[in-house]
Amino acid sequence: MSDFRDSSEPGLMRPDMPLPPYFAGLNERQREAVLALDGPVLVLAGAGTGKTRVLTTRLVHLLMTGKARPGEILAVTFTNKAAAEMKHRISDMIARPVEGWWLGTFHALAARILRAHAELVGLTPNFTILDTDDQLRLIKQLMQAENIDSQKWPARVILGVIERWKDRGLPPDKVSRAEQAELGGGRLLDLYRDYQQRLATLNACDFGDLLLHNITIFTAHPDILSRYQQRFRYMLVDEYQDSNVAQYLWLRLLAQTHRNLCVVGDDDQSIYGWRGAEVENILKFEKDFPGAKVIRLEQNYRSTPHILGAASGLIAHNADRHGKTLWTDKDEGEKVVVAAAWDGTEEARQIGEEIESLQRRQVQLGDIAILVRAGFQTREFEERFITLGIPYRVIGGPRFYERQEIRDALAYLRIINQPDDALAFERIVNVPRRGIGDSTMRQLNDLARRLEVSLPEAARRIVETDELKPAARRSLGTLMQDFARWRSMADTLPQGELAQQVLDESGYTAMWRNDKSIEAPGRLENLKELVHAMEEFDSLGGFLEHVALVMENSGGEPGEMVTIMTLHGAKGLEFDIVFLPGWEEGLFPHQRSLDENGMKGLEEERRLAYVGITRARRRATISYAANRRIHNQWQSALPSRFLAELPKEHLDRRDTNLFQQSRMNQDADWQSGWGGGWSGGVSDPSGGWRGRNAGGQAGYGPGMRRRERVIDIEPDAVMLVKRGASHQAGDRVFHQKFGYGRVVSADGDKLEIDFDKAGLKKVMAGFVVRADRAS
DNA sequence: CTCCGCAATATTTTT
DNA sequence: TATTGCGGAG
Repeated sequence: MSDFRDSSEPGLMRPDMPLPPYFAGLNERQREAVLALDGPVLVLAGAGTGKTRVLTTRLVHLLMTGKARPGEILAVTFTNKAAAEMKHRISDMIARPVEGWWLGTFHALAARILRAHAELVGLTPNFTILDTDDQLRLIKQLMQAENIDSQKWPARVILGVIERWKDRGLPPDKVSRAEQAELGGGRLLDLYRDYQQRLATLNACDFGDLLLHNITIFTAHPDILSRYQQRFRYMLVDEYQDSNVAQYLWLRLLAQTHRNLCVVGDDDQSIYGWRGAEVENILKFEKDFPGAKVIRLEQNYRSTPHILGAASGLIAHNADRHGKTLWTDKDEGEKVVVAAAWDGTEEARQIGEEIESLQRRQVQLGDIAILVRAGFQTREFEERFITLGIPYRVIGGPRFYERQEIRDALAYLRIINQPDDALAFERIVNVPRRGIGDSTMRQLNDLARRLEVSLPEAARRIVETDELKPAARRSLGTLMQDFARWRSMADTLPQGELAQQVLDESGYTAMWRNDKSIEAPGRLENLKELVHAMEEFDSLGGFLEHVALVMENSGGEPGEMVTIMTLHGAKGLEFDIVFLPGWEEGLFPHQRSLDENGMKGLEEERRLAYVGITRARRRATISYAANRRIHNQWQSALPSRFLAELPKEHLDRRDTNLFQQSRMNQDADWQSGWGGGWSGGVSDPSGGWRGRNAGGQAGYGPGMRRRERVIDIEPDAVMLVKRGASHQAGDRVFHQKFGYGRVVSADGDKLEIDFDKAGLKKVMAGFVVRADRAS
């Protein structure tokens, strides 16, 4: 069997031979997915079905059977993390480093190809890859030049539209006039054209261009395309549901010759439509690649039947899907808990208490996650956890290389690497303050345009003249000399030392050292880390490419803390215990998603909910709050429609007291206000909770457009719920943690209960049910 | 050129 | 509530 390690001898695998050892532990479907090497293959891999294992085994199998050498396999992922993980697993399996592979993200692979043929699209091989800051700055400049109101059309929005075009593989001349609509006063297309023009003169491109330029080159130069087509005998794509049209076109071009394209993904987990991903890619794969073999991985190794049942029932409400039936041989487990709270603060309190109780039951904090829809939700949990002393970590926020100080430092390095990098120059020419402001820059820009040279080149020339005021001239002159000097050291000095010297001599380090804000020390720390990271690279160019495309968040070890993050961030992860707070209309599904994308938006939100539930191995707790403060405005909230879509046999509803109260308060007046949406009737506990918002405005319906949804709570609305607190002194109640007890006093939702076993406790009404209904 | 104060605005995020 | 961007004053 050890012979399978030898990839240099093709034909080792024969049909009659037993499967090599790396097949051990794979189920029937997984084996099938590994064995189907030739021709187009679509692997529909549901959540937790061992996708990565299949992927890596498949790659190893290709090698071991001698069907392809490492350099002949193209393996594409979406994130660097996924690429690293795959490399790691493969090298473990083949017991040697993963070298010479074409394994990486779409962008990294496309960049590699583009560097080899840059001149064909008017770039040089050392072109710069812009970050978002650069892009925005550029757009703003162009808008100013075109006199487009940047108040009415924020540069972010403009850039967004351009990026979506690029995601669809559309260069400016392929965008129809009609598509730009009124955007940017109807001049957006011109702006796009200008933008591309500017990028070319800057010898730069953005992320979208990496793919777009590839496609341009492939289309215009069949000989080059053919070379890559020949080379990549086998292609593999992970998370195919996240691919956009440009990526699809790129793949299709490359796969044309051998047609050995295997895509792996889950249409139910497509949650990035808003940044250009097309679920359609995975939905129409069989049409695009006739004869494609479709393999479904449906055995789930992660979650309990109740969790899977709840998730499956929910996602069944989506129309366009391949459809899968996830199953598991695990024991039933706990039902998915649904809880309610009066407001977001109480929700955080409840979850905090629950976590403390789990902690007492020896659950590791690292096995617990709170998955939120939007970033602002993390705050309430953080505050609560700080007071409770629960260790936590928030995943997300700005990444290392997106931090201001890192971008500044990189800008210095970029100019050294590429003397004409105008965007980098602009970024730091006056950072730290050098007395080079708007008027000086205007002069520089004028000169650059007149002489048709780059901005830095204009700077180099203007300091030789008397055009600038003496102060500015001296200051700029020194800077330009410094650049030249640093550049001359670049070849001899190790990267790290060079960076350190640049930062010190430019006054950048000093700038932060003199800054007395609380972030300053952290920023200096980050700069140190950057310098340190550079030491591993042998060329400045190599390092900059790494930063632009591959650099990972230097996230610390998980450790023993609760993880708080967005649902998007949680894709691909799993936890024993998952809390899913904020399941309220408007927040989840997010109103904006509904407003902007209607039914499609709703379905994507539903997939997001599906992703959330399926992250849980043992327990999932969904909760909602009746009121939430968003941007300092109180909004009354209705429970998310998704709650009503969860099959009740998989639920443990502990929000019934709220339901009850709404029933107590129902009357014809506010029932009439808002119909459709709920499947169940008001009196059906599984149908969800009906309520009304205080203004008496309509709720929602599938086709609802934006209406009044920010409604100030009025006193009677408060009363509506308070009055409804269904527990009063004397009630017999049951509590999941404390067991049976009798209510001593009730103050709204806060109950004091004398438990038979646990004694006197203060608990939230949302956590207890009437004892007579408990069993 | 820099600084200060007012005003608008606020999902999701990878490369 | 917190941040950020822009315009005016010094």
